[in-house]
Amino acid sequence: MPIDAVSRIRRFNRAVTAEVGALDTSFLGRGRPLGAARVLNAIGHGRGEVGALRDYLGLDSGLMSRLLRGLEEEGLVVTLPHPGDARRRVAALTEAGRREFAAYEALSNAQASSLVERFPRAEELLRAMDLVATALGRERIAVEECDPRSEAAVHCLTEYYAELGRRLATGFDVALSRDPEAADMMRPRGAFLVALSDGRPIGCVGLKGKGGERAEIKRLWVCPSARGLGLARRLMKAAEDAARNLAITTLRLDSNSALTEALQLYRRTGWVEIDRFNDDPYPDFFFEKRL
Amino acid sequence: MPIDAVSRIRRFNRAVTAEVGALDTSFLGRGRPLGAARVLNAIGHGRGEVGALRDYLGLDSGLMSRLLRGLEEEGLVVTLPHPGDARRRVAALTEAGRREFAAYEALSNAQASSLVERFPRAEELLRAMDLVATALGRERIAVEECDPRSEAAVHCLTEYYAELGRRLATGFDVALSRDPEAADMMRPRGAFLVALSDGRPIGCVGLKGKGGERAEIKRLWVCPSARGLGLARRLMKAAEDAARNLAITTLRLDSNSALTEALQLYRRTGWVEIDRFNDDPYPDFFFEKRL
DNA sequence: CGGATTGTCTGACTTAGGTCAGCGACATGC
DNA sequence: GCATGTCGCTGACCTAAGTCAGACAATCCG
Repeated sequence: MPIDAVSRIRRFNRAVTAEVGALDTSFLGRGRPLGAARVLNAIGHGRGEVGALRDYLGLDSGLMSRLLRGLEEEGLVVTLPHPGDARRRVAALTEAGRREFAAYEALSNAQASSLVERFPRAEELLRAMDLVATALGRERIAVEECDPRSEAAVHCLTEYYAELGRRLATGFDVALSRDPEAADMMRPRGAFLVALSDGRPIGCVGLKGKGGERAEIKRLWVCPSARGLGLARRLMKAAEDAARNLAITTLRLDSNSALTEALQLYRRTGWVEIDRFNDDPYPDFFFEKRL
Repeated sequence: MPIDAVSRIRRFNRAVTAEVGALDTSFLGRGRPLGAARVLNAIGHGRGEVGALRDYLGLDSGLMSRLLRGLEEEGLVVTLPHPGDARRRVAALTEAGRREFAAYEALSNAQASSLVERFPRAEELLRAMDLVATALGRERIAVEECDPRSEAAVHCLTEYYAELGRRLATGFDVALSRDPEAADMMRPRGAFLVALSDGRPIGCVGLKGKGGERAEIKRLWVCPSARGLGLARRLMKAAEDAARNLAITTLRLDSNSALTEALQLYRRTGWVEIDRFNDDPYPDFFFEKRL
């Protein structure tokens, strides 16, 4: 490791520590200790169960309990017994709690906005931040099954189509491609998987089934800032696992010779080239894999 | 501000908070509270005077004193009276303190290395981190008045002349240009301003006066890595403020048509083109601004 | 010289954050 | 139905961090 790289990273650390510190102190601006503010925000972001809260925030159960009690006394939170297990408790925001949460969200958003607004090369900066966040959050990328019509999935698909348009010599027209029914990419026929880094969708893949033993892999996409991290491979593996889980034995996919990284990945992970199996105008490579 | 940009920044914040947290706890790995570790590191980085330490770390004088006492008891630090002013004290590392400081440095470096090593696209990541650090550190760029013969000023001027040499079709020969006397760019006749990022000079501008109501702007330069951040504009504004402060009412400057960004800046900030007012061989554009 | 100011230190106090043992209510497996 | 484990809560306790008033010595300025 060249010493120069170390000094660059340490400069980054210093810059970022100052910025994060500023965010923390802005949270303190609402007259509540940071711990309580973090709990309030976690609940606002949908983490209701006390156990889940503890894990997420890395707090001791006693401390967690006290913080919740404090928020309850402020009238921001109520805790109710868990419907299925009366030992557990679930915290929820009251009306006042929702207002307070919204105020914190507004603070966060304003801080984020001001950062970009006061920097002239905003898009460049955002791309750099994406890359750094992905690199730092690499161990925390989650692959999850979701509805292909969900917001996260639609985001990925939009990016995917846009990229095809740029990369295929012929351009790409969504209307001309066989757009699978959402139901074909959901249980029980198939599945749709997104990769989430801290909740932000950064990749996807679809498993399109018809109910039989054969299914197709569709819409494999990884966002540019997350490439080179083995995420495509991980998504493909997750899709294969989902296929096995659905008792599917043969997978197929079509692709285009312009997508060289994808073709390389398929060849390296046990896919074999086969004859054309559809008359879609865009693909010119066809693969199969037996599970 | 599109909501998407906000979510990207907030994702970055979360990723970086986790990483910074990991850095903090690694500092705790040496059995010393974070505050004491920070003081030790600041001293190791050459900040000896107690007052300077307090400012840098943002600590109360009582707390600072106690932390120093603790480090003294551990045998890592000695504090001596300041040679010129016996009220002040200067802290220095003992041999054991230097060893401990080296251990902290090694931890920081290892953490930085591991980040890059576990990410396949290292150079790209480093560039992204540089950009983010520059963007975040923008507010911490200080514009200060200094002697035009000081080290920082000379560094900037050397870079400035080198760049003129590259950009002017005719080349540039320092000897042929009217090199103003240092005294013309110092109080009470004028001023010389440098921009410092983390103590490193990254830009400059000179205000050259003769004692009357008219002065000239000279030597506006911004280092390439800091361009696009509005630093030139900020330097010019600081120079104008200094001029007003010196009761100067009319500013002039000469420039060259090869320096397009500079010409654009002048036109946008209230400068008007005037006739040639000197016979210097390099400039071919002349501007004036009334304050 | 004498009063004001500066720089540091000390003691008393507060708050935030965190740990730990044990309790009571509930759940689970045999 | 009982032993065992799980979940959250409580009280007692601890450390780190920070605040504040005042003490004390050195310095500065008129």
